[in-house]
Amino acid sequence: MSNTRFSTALHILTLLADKDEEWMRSEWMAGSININPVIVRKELSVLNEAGFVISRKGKKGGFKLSKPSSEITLAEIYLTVKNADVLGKRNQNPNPKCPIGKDINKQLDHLFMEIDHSVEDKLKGKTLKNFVEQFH
Amino acid sequence: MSNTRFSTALHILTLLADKDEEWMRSEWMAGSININPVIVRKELSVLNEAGFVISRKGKKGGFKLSKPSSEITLAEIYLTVKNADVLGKRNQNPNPKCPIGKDINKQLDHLFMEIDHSVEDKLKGKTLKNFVEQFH
DNA sequence: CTTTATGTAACACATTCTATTACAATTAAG
DNA sequence: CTTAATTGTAATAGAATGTGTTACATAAAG
Repeated sequence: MSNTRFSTALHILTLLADKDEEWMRSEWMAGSININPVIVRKELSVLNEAGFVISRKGKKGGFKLSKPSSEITLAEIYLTVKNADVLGKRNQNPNPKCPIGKDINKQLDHLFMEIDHSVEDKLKGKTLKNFVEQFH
Repeated sequence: MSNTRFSTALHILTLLADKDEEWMRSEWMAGSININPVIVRKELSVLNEAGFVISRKGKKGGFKLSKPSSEITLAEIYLTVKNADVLGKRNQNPNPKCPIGKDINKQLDHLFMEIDHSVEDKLKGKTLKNFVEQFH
């Protein structure tokens, strides 16, 4: 991952978890993260589809968590924004006539999957609530 | 990581470990990976600086491992090509006037480091030799 | 001295990421 | 029922990163 999506999503959810009950505006969150509001809304749209937040349109609109922060793990957040494996991409067309090239991607798949799962397991042990508590 | 550097480096080192003793040409390796030879040489240059390979110039030149494949761990390879944290980048200027924005990057640093270390630990348990053996 | 390699700079092209503009749709409130 | 405030999203631009290519200097073999 060489993007900021996990950091942004976690920042958003931390703000929502911290200010429970109230509807929070994307513009406000953008001010806290210091990025463009449209990017925040795009990520909120993804977080909404993933079931973490609910939104309300129009005046007095905004966003809230859809469930307690204790029921959201960092693993779930990671998986919704993840778009690359930990060890990166494979080369697309290794040479099938080479004994190594022939099998390399099968072996890499195996390795990459094992590493990805270990990261997910580690993140499963951490809830959004745990993370937010560190700020107090 | 959304690049192919780890895959490329591991492919290169696997070829060298598999065909021990002989000097292998970058052009040949490029043929196995099916990428441009210059990219292979650039990566070999990095692997050379990191102490994994030695090179010989001129006619009959090429590359060899500088030490037994049993003495190279996937963790070491990962660390030499890694250029981003597992969980990605942080946002650069979160708002210091916001209680969350103020501390978010310190908390993220903590989390990101923990996750990165867990990946490295997992990779420390795997040698290049182990990896290459899977092809036979 | 010719051939075959590595080493690397410079540039070109491709992909991915982030920011911005614009505006439709929705809701609250006077 | 009109206005202001807000989400939702498309379209585009701009920035950053990643990959490929050309060119050529340097080195070694024979």
